Amino acid sequence: HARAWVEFDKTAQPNGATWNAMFRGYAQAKCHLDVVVLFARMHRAGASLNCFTFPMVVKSCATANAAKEGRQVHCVVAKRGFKSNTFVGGVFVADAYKVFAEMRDKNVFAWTAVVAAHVACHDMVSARRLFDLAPQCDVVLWNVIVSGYIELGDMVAARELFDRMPDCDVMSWNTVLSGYANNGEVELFVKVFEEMPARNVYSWNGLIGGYVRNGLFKEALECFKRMLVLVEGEGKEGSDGVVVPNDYTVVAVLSACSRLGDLEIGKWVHVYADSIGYKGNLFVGNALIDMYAKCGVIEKALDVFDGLDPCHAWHAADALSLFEGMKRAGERPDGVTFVGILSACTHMGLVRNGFLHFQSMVDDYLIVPQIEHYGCMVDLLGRAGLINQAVDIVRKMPMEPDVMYKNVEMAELALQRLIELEPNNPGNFVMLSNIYKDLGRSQDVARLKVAMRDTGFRKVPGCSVIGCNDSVVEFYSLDERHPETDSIYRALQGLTILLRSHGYVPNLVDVAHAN
DNA sequence: GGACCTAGAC
Repeated sequence: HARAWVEFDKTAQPNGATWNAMFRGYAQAKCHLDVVVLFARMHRAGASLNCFTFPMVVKSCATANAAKEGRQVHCVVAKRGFKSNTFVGGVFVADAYKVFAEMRDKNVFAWTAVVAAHVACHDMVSARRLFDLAPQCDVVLWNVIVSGYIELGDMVAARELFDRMPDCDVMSWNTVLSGYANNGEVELFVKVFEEMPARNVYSWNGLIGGYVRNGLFKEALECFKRMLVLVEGEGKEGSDGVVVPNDYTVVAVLSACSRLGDLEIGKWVHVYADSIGYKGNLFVGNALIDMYAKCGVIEKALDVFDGLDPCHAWHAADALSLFEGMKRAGERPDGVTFVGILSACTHMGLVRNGFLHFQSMVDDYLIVPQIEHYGCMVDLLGRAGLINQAVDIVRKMPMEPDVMYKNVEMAELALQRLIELEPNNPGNFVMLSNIYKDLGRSQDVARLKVAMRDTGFRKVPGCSVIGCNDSVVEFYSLDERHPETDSIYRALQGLTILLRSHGYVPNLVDVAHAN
């Protein structure tokens, strides 16, 4: 072990595999407490954790009876998004099951928790076995097992159990409703909605979202109107069971608008969303940006974008005023301080300020800029659209060119993390694949292609939508599917020539700003 | 007095 530590310490930047090898060594030697200690060190060092790390560490926590540490590891797992990973989750289920098995009085809560744990790692066989064994069973436990089958797409088993429920609540109905919606059973989810004895906002959102998911955008809008009529009628009738749309509803409706290219209703929904308090809501904002952008109204899309998430800028402003206070107090900033200051400038787009601070760092504080300072400056210029200046900085950097490969490694690491967090988002695969392609790593490109195919999801390419003669036309980049492609491109070319002749130059810097 | 269960945009 001493040898291992010596070798380990020589490794300047141990990667995930190196750490995992250390864990394996200690675990095989039954030094479980060392694993726990090493994990703490690894975590403090900010090392790259991966899904292979946690099963070993958790097992060691369990074997070493380190409950407190086990809980901390659990927190890290949850924070890093490894909770739903089959292997990591499996360890926790085994753990939870151990706790569960040792409990003297198992009540319905414990039974539900342990069934839910098996459902969470898609082990429906064990979940069902436990469910059948449970001495008491309330509506919540029923809902858990039903939603388990739904997540696996087994609507037959789900429906069979649902029909056997002694009493079911709104959540049970909603679960089945969205189950049919997600599995493409249009007639059935509509039928469930009509049959339900009571409805809440989840039910309505399930119906509207179900229509959108299955491409029935007009129906989604009709349903939204129906919902609004009920809300309006509430004042006069005072009827109960009336539900008010929420942000989820708005997002689904906007999504329908953008797919239909229906700018008019989209604008109306924008005003409505603002009026019920969703101005600045991130989900609603993104749906609005998407809708305006797909309908070709870039200015409005940018307006919405500018109204979103000002908190970065606020924190950045705080950072800069703190820095002034620090200087007034006679405290001496170091290289790390300036990393914070420069990235604050980046967040606020303060190019000039960033340069002044960079100069001041060198001239007033005699700090030699490190790679991270140059990185900040490149980021600052890049985000401001000043690509040439950014490249210039890179050229003049006194570092070895091989340092630049680190950025590719960073991007690779970040994307691998994103894929772990959002395995179903094909965009992450595409981005990583493009990086590999640029580097000529064709084997990795092929490997990703297979991995992406295995997820069953496909990247949806960006497109524009135009409502035309009561129908909708979608356009993709270089799209040639339309029967009148030739005349469309001729018209486009004519327009381009006309624009250029009037001195129009495409303003790509503004687009860069929007990112 | 409390615990176990319903969804999303890019």
